[in-house]
Amino acid sequence: MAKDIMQKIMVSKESDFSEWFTQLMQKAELADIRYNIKGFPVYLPWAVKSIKKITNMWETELENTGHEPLLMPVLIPESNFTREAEHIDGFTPEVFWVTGAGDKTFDEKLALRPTSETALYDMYGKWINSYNDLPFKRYQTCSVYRYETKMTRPFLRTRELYWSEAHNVFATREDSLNQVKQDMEITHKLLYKKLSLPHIFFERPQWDKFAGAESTFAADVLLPSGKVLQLPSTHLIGKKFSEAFNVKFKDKDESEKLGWITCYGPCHSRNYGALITFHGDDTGLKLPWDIAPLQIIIIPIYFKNKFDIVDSRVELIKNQLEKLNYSVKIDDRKEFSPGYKYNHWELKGVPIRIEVGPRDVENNQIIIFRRDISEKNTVSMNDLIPHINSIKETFTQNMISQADEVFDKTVIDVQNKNDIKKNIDDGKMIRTSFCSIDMDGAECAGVIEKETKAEVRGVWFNKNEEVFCNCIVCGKPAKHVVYIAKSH
RNA sequence: GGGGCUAUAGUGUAGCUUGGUCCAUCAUGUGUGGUUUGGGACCAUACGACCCCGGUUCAAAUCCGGGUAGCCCCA
Repeated sequence: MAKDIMQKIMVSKESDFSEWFTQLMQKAELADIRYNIKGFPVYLPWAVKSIKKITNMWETELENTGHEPLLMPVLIPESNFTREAEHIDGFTPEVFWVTGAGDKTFDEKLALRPTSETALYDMYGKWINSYNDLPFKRYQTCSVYRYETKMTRPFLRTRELYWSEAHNVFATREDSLNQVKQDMEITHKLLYKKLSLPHIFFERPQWDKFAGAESTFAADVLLPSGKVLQLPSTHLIGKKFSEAFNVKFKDKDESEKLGWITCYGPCHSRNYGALITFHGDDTGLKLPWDIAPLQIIIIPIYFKNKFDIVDSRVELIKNQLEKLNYSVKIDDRKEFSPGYKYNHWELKGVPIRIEVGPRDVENNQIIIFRRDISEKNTVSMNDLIPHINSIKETFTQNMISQADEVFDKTVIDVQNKNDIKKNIDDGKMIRTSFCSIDMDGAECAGVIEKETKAEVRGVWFNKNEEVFCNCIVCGKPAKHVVYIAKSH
């Protein structure tokens, strides 16, 4: 039996999540945290390949829904940044500033963008003149920089974020609200159907919205740690920025009006982090079919003097699968034993492994292992293609079902304030009735936060859930059903 | 924002309490040669480290101060 192997994850995810995550980073070769600036990890090829796939999915969806790509400069003059008062209040504590070049100090310091509203909308003001220009939909994929003060962790909380941000202008509030809904549809289609991440789209309470927005809607995923992680968010920006940046258009009736703005920011590196955190296990990564850098790994089992028959068989299999556009690789390294390779590729989260040895060649069969349920089967060569096809069809759906099961178990209805802390400490997300998510509810939310360290995440958008008790904190009649959880 | 802990080859570690025995232990890794291969193979041999700056001392991996980075806890 295996002795302690350095390449293996040596703790269980359940008992020590933090250490598990750290070891996964290193052993699956996802990120190297040794770069010597706090909060700036190096992302390694295996992770980057998946992040690129994720990025492509989002870019494709954005372009299919009428967004055009552009690239904005990374620097924003301080004078742009300060034009919208709420925005600067919200972001200033975490802005990196460029104050000079060489030995020259700039007259006006430049912000390393923490998000691009104040760069884009300055240009939008110049570009948009007429209702004929609307809707105006643009996006860019780039890095943004935020000086996080909490503990940083690769993918999940870093000071550099790799994301796409879409910024749109509409003639009416209704149009902009429809855009927010479309952003949610895109999120569901990709986050749930492709990344296998169940989530809830919340309308955030007023005290927790994006700085300068009218309303914020954000997808929360409940991670196995019992804490939620905010994934893509979309904002009904309203007209404040239009006013600050002069984003006006002449309407049909010849009057000048302010544009209604929305923005949407899926963070690809963070989505990847949520994915590996949610689905990884003590063996390593588990990657959905469309995210895996490699879908099928073939391991030839060599025996003395029997290299040739095994080699020609695995080549044949590879060619057949590649014709069907599967991404396939043969691990024919001679210096490692089969067992080593099994563990290696399971750690990397490759969905399917095919094993072929001399015995299999003789019997015209292969061994197929699937990572989603860790099951190994012997399959006749004649059934190879149909068998692989059927795994492909069910693989991601299987991961979704596994995730749904976890998710359903973690949401619990609570009516009594005393039950909040116990359930939060137990890693649950709480569903309850609450007085208000406008500013007048902030006090009750503060009480919850103080007593349990959990936050009121918001109201399930568009679900119109019926309240089932008075406000759990103040006992006044409740206006909303809200969800409460600790956050990452 | 406040507090605590840690830093030794690519990785994980021993040594630190009580400075000298340390041109630094063990494993893994990497290179070379050979034997192997159905769930982390084996033999031989080579390579590779005391986080940075300063201080105390005859002498510092070890003690002290500062920096940087990582981890943990609390707000």
